[in-house]
Amino acid sequence: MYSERPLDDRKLAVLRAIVQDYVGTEEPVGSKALVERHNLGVSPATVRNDMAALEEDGYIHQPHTSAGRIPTDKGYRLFVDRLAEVKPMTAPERRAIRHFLDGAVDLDDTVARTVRLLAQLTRQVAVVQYPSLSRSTVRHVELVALAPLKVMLVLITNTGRVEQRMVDCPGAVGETVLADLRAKLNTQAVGRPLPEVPGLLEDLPAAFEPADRPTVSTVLATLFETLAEQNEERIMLAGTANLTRFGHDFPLTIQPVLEALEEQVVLLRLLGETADAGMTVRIGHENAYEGLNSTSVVSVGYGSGDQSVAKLGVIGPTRMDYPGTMGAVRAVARYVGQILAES
Amino acid sequence: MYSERPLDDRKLAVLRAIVQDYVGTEEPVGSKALVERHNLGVSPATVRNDMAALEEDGYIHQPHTSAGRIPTDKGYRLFVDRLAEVKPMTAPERRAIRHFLDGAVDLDDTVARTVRLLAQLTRQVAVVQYPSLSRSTVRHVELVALAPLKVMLVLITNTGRVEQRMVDCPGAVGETVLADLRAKLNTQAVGRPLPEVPGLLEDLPAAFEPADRPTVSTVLATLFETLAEQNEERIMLAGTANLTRFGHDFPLTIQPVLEALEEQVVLLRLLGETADAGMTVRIGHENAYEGLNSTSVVSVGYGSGDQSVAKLGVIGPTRMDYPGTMGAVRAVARYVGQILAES
DNA sequence: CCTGGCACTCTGCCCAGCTGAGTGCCAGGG
DNA sequence: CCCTGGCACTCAGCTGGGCAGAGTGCCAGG
Repeated sequence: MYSERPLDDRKLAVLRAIVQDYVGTEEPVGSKALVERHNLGVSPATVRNDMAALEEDGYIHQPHTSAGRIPTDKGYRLFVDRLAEVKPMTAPERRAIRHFLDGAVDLDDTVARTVRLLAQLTRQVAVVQYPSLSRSTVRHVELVALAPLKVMLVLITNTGRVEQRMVDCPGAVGETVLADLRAKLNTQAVGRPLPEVPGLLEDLPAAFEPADRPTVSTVLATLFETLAEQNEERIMLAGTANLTRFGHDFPLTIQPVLEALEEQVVLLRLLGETADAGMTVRIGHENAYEGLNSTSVVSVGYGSGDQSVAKLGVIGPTRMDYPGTMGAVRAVARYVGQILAES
Repeated sequence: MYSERPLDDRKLAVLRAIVQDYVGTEEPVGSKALVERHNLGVSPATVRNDMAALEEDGYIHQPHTSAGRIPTDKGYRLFVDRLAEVKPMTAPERRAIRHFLDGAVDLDDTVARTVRLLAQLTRQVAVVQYPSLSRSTVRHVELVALAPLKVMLVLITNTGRVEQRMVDCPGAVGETVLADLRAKLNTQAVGRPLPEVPGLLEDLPAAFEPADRPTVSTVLATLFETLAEQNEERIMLAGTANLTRFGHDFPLTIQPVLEALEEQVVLLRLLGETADAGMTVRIGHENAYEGLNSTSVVSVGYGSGDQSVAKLGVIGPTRMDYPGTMGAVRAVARYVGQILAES
């Protein structure tokens, strides 16, 4: 067993060719087919030697003795890191994306369109996380008296997200008190990032008559609760029908994936592992969740302006078109960001 | 070819036994196995004769000459209509349902819990429609000035649904005008069914100063739009992982189903075909949508109080446990209704 | 260091034969 | 008149052998 040696250029070219062919045909690729389809300038025998070396280093693997080679997770990793360029979308594609997303009427619609678009472009399962509350800022807080002891609290963020909660007040609330509270809340909180808000408002009850303080505190408590509810993180999914093109050993592969997709928690954790900047590609066993061990996840943050407020990505078989997928993911993320910034 | 004759009791019993066994084993059922498992009190030969008659009438069918029988859609139909009783949930099950749904914090959560519960109970794909706007009544309308020319309109329904829209006003809006409009809107619309609201409010602009009328009209227009947006009908889905237990000829069956599930429109139409009262069971080809031709849909309306505001149901293979599924669907619908009525 | 040649190893496929489940029909009996 | 036991028949699915083809590893020569 040799130790890891540096791979010369031709070996890398061979690996690249193997990945490309295998992704295209879904069948183990042999030395002869390789030299025919890619003009490597050498004979099959030479390629075979290179393949043997690649196999020894764990980049490719042979299902059975007399079969062609298949890239391993490690092979894909090398491919993604060093052999592939993100394939940019063409101008017409970009226009189409832009146009499609521009038609959205509200946040729900934007997210829905994004996820469907991504699924269509990549022909894989797409996942989009709603802009999270924690990175957003307050656009407006509204209080509405619905009944003598019931107040509705509405929180609107700069990303267009709206959260509402019912508050059961301990005592009657006058309209003037409510108006006062509303005004104070807004002057102090608007424009601030959500996590900072509790700190800014904690002394607020002191500004009210002692009789009104319990009510004010209750409202504030509910507001803080809403702000803190990270678990309110929501996710939208599309393209599950694309799972049917996963492979031949179908039911076995697909079952755990479907189960993973049902679990918002799993998906959130998955996206959570995305690096804050740049695109993240997790290949096969690099995924922490076991059910996704034969899939790859390409994800990226998106946001209004320069900082990312949420993540999106696609889930597909490890045998996927990485350059194309990465291109699509990047492009979509960019345009959603723009849309959010505008609205 | 005989014309349709009335089936005697034993033939019906045979059909029932065939359905039950086939649903359990997923394999064509033969005469011998039948008499062994159900004490029909006759010999296999007799059962064979009955089977031949049932086959001639199209209730069952033989995959190949030397195989057992499988119910046809028509057979399932007869089974559901005349041979099966809805199997009620047991008391502990009902308590569990109740308890699980009681934990919900808002409408989103209620729907999410409902759909997951239904998927778990039936081990099939569950679909729940959000309480539709058209059958709801107005609980509150709120107007919030966000910027000089920007007003946010919030509509809250009795089912807890909240819709919000941005309104770009043609001219500046004073806070007093806004308050006036808010008050008028609420006194006239609260408690009314959504579809009636436009009629009630159409003369409203006349009650304002001419200068403010364009603004009032714009706000009203947006409100009416929101009310009319039937297509804002939303649907939640769970249990897609259960598709893997669909059958052996797997990929073929599952692909069109997954596609159907992706299309909200298809699902909405599906639920739309549910009768207003009572449970609807659509078996195989009874489904208008072609992709669902080998599935059955069990659906029912649910609502707060006595009238139904939305539908829910499950989608599974025609070979499903109808009594159990129907029991679960009915029970869940009932409890969601209760929860909605209370909140 | 590359190449052509060669022997080898498998998988996948086809074909034939067998087994077993299940049927339809018929003649006899209650 | 209906049920029953018996019997011959059919056919899907499994098994095993044999064959073809793809692909490999290795080696000797350029």
